[in-house]
Amino acid sequence: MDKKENSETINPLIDGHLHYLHNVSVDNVIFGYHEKELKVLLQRPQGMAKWQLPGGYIKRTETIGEAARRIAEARTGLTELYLEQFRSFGTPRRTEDEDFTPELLSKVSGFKVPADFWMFDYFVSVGFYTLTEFSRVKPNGDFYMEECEWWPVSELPEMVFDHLEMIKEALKTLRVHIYHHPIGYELLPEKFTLQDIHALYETILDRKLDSRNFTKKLLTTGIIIKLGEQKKMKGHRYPFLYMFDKDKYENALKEMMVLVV
Amino acid sequence: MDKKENSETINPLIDGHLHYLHNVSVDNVIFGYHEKELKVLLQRPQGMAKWQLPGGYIKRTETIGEAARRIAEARTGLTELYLEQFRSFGTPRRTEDEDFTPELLSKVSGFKVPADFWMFDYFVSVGFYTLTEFSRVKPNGDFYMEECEWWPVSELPEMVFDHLEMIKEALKTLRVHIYHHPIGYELLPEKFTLQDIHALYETILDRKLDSRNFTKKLLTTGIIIKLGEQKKMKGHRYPFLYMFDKDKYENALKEMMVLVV
DNA sequence: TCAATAGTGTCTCTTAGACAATATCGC
DNA sequence: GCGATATTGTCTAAGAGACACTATTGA
Repeated sequence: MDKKENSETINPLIDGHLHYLHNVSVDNVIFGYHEKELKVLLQRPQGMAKWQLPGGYIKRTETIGEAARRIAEARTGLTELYLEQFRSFGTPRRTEDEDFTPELLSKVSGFKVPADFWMFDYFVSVGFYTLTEFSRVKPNGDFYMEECEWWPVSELPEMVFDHLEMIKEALKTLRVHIYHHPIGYELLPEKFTLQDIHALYETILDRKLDSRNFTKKLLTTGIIIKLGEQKKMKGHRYPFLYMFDKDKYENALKEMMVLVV
Repeated sequence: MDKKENSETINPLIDGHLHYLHNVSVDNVIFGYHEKELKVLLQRPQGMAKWQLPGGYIKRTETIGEAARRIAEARTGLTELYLEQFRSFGTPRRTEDEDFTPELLSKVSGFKVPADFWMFDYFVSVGFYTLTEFSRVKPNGDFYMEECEWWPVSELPEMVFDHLEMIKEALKTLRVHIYHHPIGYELLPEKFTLQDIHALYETILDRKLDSRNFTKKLLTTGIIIKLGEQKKMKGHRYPFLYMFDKDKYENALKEMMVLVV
């Protein structure tokens, strides 16, 4: 446990209102990719039927980005996540939900939670998204979380509040993003095959990409470099390994280059 | 005064804490364009030397978008503004400023403002931007505003808090935006000349665009349509008038078309 | 006819996008 | 040799981008 974990001595139900900002929170859409599957990390609190995004409150001493990171790290165990803010959500009754009531909270926590408890107030939520290899992640719940799991983006469970809309919005942002940023850089191993990166893009964009044109584009822009090595596999020809060219990729960002067609 | 103006019976210094959300606010970057000039609408509160963005608090009964619109309408008098959220800003000490203190607020307002007044708390601000014809706008201040004026984006005055960063960020978003949205639609008169739209794009992007290629692109994509009419002007050939093709333009949005090169 | 601005056409070069045959591996 | 997957080249059409001359108007 590092120093950040001191924060966990705050019990939101007892002294949360003193340490956290009111009326504003963060929610993370944590995308996980692994072998042609795109998933989202969701949690289900004790006593609730619906799932939710890993989100939380902002401490008075931290930035919104730090809050998002703290929460994302707690759920994934990963410290190198690249979080990107995508939008804020603010509608007066957005957090009213039959699955989020004083009665339920009281029952689960053992504390007497009043109806006008600060948590039931109007909260504006700042949305962040990130993308990681989901095989590296062991989803961590906490005391209040009954489950914490990866869900395929194509088969999401029923969600509380406006969290489904948030996921859709984050996915839209990710898909626009992928045209201008070498997403794979954060996601693929240092050395990867053409099939790896090809499958990644096809999965995220949810459409077929011609492998000849895709390869051609990545190579002529110089974003990736072919290495001498090949990956040993069984039963067929060995694929070559590639890596990103960091300089070219920084440049691509600046010039608003379109990376995939 | 329409019904919305009832809200103005809230005096932020007296009962603001009851009607507004705490720890979260909105700020608007209102861009104004007119004859090759791009400006931003700024205000300077009484007793302060620095300028600020027209921003404010969010009522418990409105969405963040409605709050942004209410504030933008109050300053511009325009009701048809298209506001776009671009980013939220949240850093613990972002609103600490020598120009924003209890003493100063007390002096200006005549109320005794305590040091721990809610307004001095950590506020996360949701940033919106919009773009309008600035000749249509008569900047309106209010009781607390000593000045409310248009400033050229290239010569901004000293600004309070992180508002300069917000403007830069909004401008960056606008410039990316202009590649994928027919910005002029919100901004130019229904019928306009090629020079009008050409100058608009050059001004916003702050660079020269070859008029032949620019015209060609707009016409071959079909985004704009040439009308039979010409605009009567003195001393030289009459320019033709054009208008946007709404269908083509909706399509351009969907297909992520690049509108200007 | 002059001053001022409007309006256009051509050429080159790059690249998007469609398309399928050949090469290597283990067995 | 077979099954499986990897790798790669060509063609066409569209468009980006460079470039400068002619047309209209009022005075």
